[in-house]
Amino acid sequence: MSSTRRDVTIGDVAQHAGVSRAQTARALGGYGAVSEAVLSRVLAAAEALGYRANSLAKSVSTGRSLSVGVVVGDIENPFFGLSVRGISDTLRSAGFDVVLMNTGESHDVEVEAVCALDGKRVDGFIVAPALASAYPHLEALVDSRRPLVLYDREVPGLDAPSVVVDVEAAAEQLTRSLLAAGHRDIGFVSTLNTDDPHWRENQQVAHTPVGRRIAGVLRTLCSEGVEVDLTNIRLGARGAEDIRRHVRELVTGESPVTALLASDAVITISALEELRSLGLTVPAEVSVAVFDDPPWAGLISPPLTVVSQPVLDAGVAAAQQLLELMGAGATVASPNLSAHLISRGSIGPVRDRR
Amino acid sequence: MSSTRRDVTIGDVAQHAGVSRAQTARALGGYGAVSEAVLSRVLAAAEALGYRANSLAKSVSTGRSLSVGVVVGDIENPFFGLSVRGISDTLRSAGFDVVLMNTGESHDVEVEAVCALDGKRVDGFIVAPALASAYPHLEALVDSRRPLVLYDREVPGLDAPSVVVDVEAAAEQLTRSLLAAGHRDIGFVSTLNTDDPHWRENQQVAHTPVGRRIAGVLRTLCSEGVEVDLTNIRLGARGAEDIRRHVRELVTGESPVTALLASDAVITISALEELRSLGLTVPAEVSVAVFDDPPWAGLISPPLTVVSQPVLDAGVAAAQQLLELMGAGATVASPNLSAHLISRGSIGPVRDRR
DNA sequence: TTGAAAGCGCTAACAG
DNA sequence: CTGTTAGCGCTTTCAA
Repeated sequence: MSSTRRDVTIGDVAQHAGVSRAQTARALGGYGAVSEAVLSRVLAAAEALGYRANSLAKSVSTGRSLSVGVVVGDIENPFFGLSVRGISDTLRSAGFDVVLMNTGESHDVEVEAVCALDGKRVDGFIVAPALASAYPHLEALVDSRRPLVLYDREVPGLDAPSVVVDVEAAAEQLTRSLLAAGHRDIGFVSTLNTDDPHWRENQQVAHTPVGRRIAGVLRTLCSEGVEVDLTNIRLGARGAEDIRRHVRELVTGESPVTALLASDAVITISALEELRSLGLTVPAEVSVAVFDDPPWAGLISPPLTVVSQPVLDAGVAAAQQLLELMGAGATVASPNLSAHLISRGSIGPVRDRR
Repeated sequence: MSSTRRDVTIGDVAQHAGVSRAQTARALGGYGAVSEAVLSRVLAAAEALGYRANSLAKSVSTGRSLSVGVVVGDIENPFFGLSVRGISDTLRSAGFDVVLMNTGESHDVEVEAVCALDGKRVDGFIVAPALASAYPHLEALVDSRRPLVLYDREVPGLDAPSVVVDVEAAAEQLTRSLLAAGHRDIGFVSTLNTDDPHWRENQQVAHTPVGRRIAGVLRTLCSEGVEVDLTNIRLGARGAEDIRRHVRELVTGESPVTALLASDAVITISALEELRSLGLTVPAEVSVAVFDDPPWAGLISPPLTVVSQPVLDAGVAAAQQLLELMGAGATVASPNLSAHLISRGSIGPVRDRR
């Protein structure tokens, strides 16, 4: 219908309503003092012309965008899916939009993403960093006083709050139940990104969620005097095929493990597939446990013993932390986010299978 | 360090470099013609002052934001998680950012989301609408010539391309295998939102993905002369408890169904839980099939027979369609997105269980 | 309550 | 290659 390409602007509405631009802006924006008469005239004019507010221009002018940037590693992982829902719902009801960026766990993409969000002048950031040791892009945010909350990972040396689930107690409990079942050779598989150039220079596993899971296990083993074979800890698995290879090596090597710990639900799937194709039954021949509680964990046979994390709560907590940092939410006591063990049926007594 | 709150602007950099603002903008923006000397001076100045480009201002000026809005119903559903990855990766490599909004399948939130994105002047939209019959917000986009691609749902009467997986052939195949196993009483459970006020006024099930799934099944049953009890088709299940209730009613009613079709993976979980707590075994007492192939489908026992959809490809296709609409990508033939049946083990012969 | 005018940070003619 | 001068659409003093 309309032949011109240009947007309908506040000026157009003002003209149509026979009021000044300033007054029109006040009416449309719901601020300042506007008389009933003018208000209705402006609203009618806006409606008639099909006016659509331009929040970019508004942000340029006010310096606030009312949106926050969220950077996650892997949006197809249900862990992040659920986290994002918690974050997103919480921020939306506080009046903020969420700009989500997915990095595929690539550090370079993450740097780009943070930069793009910064360019968009988001009012705050929630980032789940791929690497704990390479953070100049995050430091830049902190230095320029942009609100930043770290999610699911800590970055030592960076002055920003981080929301992580406390998993050590549950990990200890899990380990004790493995020990009680007679397990001494325990394998661990994760997809922690160790290929990245930064990793080689500065190995900081301790502050990753994976690291905390391992720590909980190792500490318990150690305190019980069980010697740990470090080759049974596989950190850098890349993709389904690689996970399966690691699992195969762990359960069929010289001194095979009798129990397998998977770092998350995605890994578990490949691991169970590999065990099945090797003809090994769970838990008769190999015990299995996971550091996540996917909804299907109880449906497989045997039902999976898991360390369950309050994922949605963690997302909500991160959003609340950020709101507080942005001065847009009540001060919230950081909630007690701790995981707990759910024993189902995938851990059984050790049985020699040779 | 810096005492002022104001951002470093192109003007500041220009002054520091001793060049005009226009020239500085060209150097920083990588457009126009700039001499080596000026370029390096400007870059150095920008670095020294900690200049960070403001893409909002740029967008206001140019009228393009280089970002697209994506609206999905339920980001924690792995179906959308995977879709979003396909969309996101494809758009990113074409130079566009993705602004993701999650609606929780609420129509009102969807309207708000589209509006917010429109305010941000995104260059295009990918929307998975909650309702097919209430679309003034989408029509407004089309009318003002904003590129829009519908995802996973069609909206009859709306002039916008939509990317949907063709599921009918696979549904027919599935139905035939049920018939071959002797099933005549088949139940169907979905979470299609029928509570929405708009739904009651104008029931448009045919163009939802759920509708197409049912259609494929019903058509086949019909052509084989099997009579269909419409009370066995449960559309509006809300939440896990409600799904379980529907399942219970279907399998324990007067004339119980012998086969259960779940509309997606999330529903399947609740359905299987309910069957288990009823003590019914699959497929001996009830056969089960799903219109999705979650990664754990092969791990449960019995392994699930599914209609598998090319989810990632669908996401990629939607992004490509949008790029084409925005004039930012090669013309792409709309790919053949069709689902296929994977027979595992959850369909068995009918056996009277009374 | 209203309006004029100056700004927000950046781009885009148009001369030189 | 470079600078000047207008914009982009909206907000925000400051007087009236």
